[in-house]
Amino acid sequence: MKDLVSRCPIEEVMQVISGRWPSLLIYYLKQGTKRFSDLRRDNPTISHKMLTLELRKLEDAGIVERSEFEGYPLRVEYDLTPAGLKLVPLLDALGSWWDATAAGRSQGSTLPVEVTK
Amino acid sequence: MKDLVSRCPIEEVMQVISGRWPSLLIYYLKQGTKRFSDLRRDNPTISHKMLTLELRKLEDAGIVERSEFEGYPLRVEYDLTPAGLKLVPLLDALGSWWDATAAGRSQGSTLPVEVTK
DNA sequence: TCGTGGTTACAAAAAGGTGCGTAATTTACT
DNA sequence: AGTAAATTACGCACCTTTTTGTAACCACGA
Repeated sequence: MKDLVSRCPIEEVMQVISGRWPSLLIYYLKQGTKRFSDLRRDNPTISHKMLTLELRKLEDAGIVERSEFEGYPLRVEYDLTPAGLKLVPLLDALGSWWDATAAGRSQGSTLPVEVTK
Repeated sequence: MKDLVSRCPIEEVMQVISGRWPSLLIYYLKQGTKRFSDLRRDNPTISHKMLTLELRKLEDAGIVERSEFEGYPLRVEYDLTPAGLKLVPLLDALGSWWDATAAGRSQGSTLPVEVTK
């Protein structure tokens, strides 16, 4: 994995929230504190490996906070940080944008736009 | 290549704007009309193949419009659609969010914040 | 021959899945 | 009482799948 640190903040956010899982995990975490096994139940198709990797990434990005409690069975809780909470409406805005532009996209095939000079 | 069409709009947008290139391409396209070769110059590290694939994806998503002009050396122009233009401020907001939360992130492991004697 | 905007086939790289091991304690069974 | 199994949140090794890069090819006309 290349830690290509770009000068562009948008590129950097994208490195974190890109992919299938981040938005889903944020979605479930905004419902409140979740444990590892909760998140696996919320999203049955993620593997435990992926879940740990993604959570670690979100943690490093300051979106998610991980709290480990002593004792056995080991208990770990995940929450959105204040920064993570502020991210939520931005993702929602993307979702709304997608819905709002659905009309232009709904009918699959390309319309014959022949722009001739 | 599973076209796992989800019920969640955020998941769907993410399938389109995720990855290294979409945000960059949108960034350059918001500067105005670009040709294929312009975009390759703007972003020298994208491969020929990736550029065509990503442009196609953005086109299918209704973010980018492709205009083909007949003639000599074939000329093709790319522009943001109105929907694509509306997406720009949302991406910018993500960038601002990233910058605003920069403080909470560890900036560089080289910083010896707490030295234990 | 070069440059344009593509496509295709093959190879390399990255991402992701599977299953095993780990901890200390409780419960379940013999 | 002794043993076994389950529990939680992972790490690690191995293997498969997906993505991306590389290079070659195509068409056309200057």
